[in-house]
This record gives sequence, structure tokens and C-alpha cells, in this order.
Amino acid sequence: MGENNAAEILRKAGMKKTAGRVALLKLLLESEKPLSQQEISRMLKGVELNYVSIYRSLEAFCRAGITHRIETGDRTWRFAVCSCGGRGHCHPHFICNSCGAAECLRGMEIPELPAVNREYVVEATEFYLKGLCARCSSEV
Amino acid sequence: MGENNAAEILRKAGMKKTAGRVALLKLLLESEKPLSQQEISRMLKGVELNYVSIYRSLEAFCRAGITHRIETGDRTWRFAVCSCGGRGHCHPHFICNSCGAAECLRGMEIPELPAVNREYVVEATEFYLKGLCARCSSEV
DNA sequence: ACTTAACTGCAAATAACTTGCATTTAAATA
DNA sequence: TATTTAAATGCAAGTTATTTGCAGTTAAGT
Repeated sequence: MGENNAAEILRKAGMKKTAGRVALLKLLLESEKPLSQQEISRMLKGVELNYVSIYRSLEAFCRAGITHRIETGDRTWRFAVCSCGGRGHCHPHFICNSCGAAECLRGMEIPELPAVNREYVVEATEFYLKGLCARCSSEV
Repeated sequence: MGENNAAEILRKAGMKKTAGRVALLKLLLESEKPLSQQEISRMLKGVELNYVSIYRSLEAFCRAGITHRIETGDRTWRFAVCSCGGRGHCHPHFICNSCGAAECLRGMEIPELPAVNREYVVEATEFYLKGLCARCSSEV
């Protein structure tokens, strides 16, 4: 399943097909939410991948445009596979102020701004919605 | 000038008018850019304010809606006074990928998203533009 | 002047990430 | 298939922004 997919993505990006990276990428491909290194370490099954290697792999994935990185406000990076292949985010992200979970709003586009005047070069945009996720808002 | 203004803001927020907080708030009021704790420590003149106290004051300011906090991607908070008084950001922010400087795009509004369906409660939105600032883009 | 809750400083703790370096290994090449 | 090599890994240690605990100080209300 995602295994071949992951291997293929690695190949196309010119990366070595190691057990660790295949498992990591597979996990990200199957996750609907962006994951932190800790979450990844907890969820990785069948492979032991040192947390330093996880960071380095994620960095490589981001450099290759395979994933993007988001910041949820708790000073931890989270990572999600990225369909657009670009450097920035391809959609807005929702962050729950209560449980801290992050979510890709895949159906939506990041709205354009009415042109940043002057000599600024805009390379990427990020749009975060913060509030209560479905679960937390119903738990009140 | 900003001194009275700062004192007045503190009073309205029910905070004590200490030399440290007045100087801190004055500095933020006069800064056109969001500032990090380190930048603040470097820029504060005439007063010694321990960096822990700076953090605690900034936290209090944010709680009171006096300032907002932004994340530039380098894992450091930056703070700027906030005209809208709300909890979220009142405008988009620009972050330079080269020099790391942050900037409030005060003239602009954060665009609305076409309604986040389902039972999500959106409390705040944050919009970041990342790229090269005027100085860095001309330095190439 | 007195009282008190807010504010402050210092030292130490957290925690997420990064770096250096020696070892392993996938995959290109002979 | 054997050889080579650059990429990937693990471990230990380092970095650094931010937080926490606690004891001492002070603004401001009475």
C-alpha cells in the first residue's frame, strides 16, 4: 500500500530507501493530522528510528517538498505530507487551543492578500485558525 | 509622551505602574516591529528589568489584550502592541527568511476563510507572509 | 502608616531541537 | 558479484528560549 508509495516518493526525491524512512513517510502519508517528533516516535511500529534521525529525515523531506512544517504555538514543529510540492503551506491549518492538536484544512485554499506593496518578496504564506476542535468544543 | 500613554494603559488594565513595565510598554508602543525578549533586553534603557520579568510582563500584556504574540519560525516569541484589543492577531505579519525580522502589516486585514464547517470554534486567525524583506531582497 | 496582592530577581529546571563524530548501509560502479 | 561511496543512522553532548519555585520588594488602596 503506502509502502510502495513511500518508496517511490523517496526514489523520486533521490533519497535512499531505508527501513526507517519508508516507515516514517508511510506514517505521515497515512496520518490525517500533522505529527510532532514525539508523536511519530510513539506511533512508529516495527522500526526503531532514533529521534535525531527522525528530525533529520523530516528536514530532508521538507527540503525536498515532500512535507511541510507547521508551528502550533507550543514551540514544537509538526509535519504533514504536502500535495503541492512547494516550500510553503498548501492549505490553512487549524490548531486547537484546548488539546493542542493540529489539522490540515485540505479542502481550502489560503486566501490571497491584496498585494504586499513595496519591494517585498513573498515566498510562502501560512494561515492558522486557532480555537476549539470538534471534540473539545463538544466536551464543554 | 508614550510614557503617559503606557501608564494609562497599565492603569486601565488594572496593572501596577512599575518602572519596568512602563519602560517595557513604552518600548513596545514605539517599536514598529514585533520584538523578542532578547531584543527588548538589549533595547531597554534606563531600567534594568530581569528577563524573567520581561517574559511575565509580556504574558500579562497578552492576557490583557495589550499585545499579541507571533512566532517567526525560529522558535522565539515576538511581541507587538495590538490595537484591536482582542486575543488574536489584528493584521497579517511578514517574516523575513533571510534576516529573521518580523513586521506587522498594519494596513491590511486578515482575510476571512469561507467558513470552517462542522463544529469548530474559531477564536483567532493568524496570517504569516514569509519571504525577503525590503532590505534583504535588495542586498542580493 | 498599614496591609496586601502584584511585581521582581535569582537560581534551577524544562524541553525541543541541533551538532559532532564514528559506524552502518543502500545503491551506483567496476 | 565485489568494490566504492555518499547518504543515513545512533549516541552523547550541547544549545537555547522559555518556565517554575521561592523569597524579597513595592505600588496602591485603606
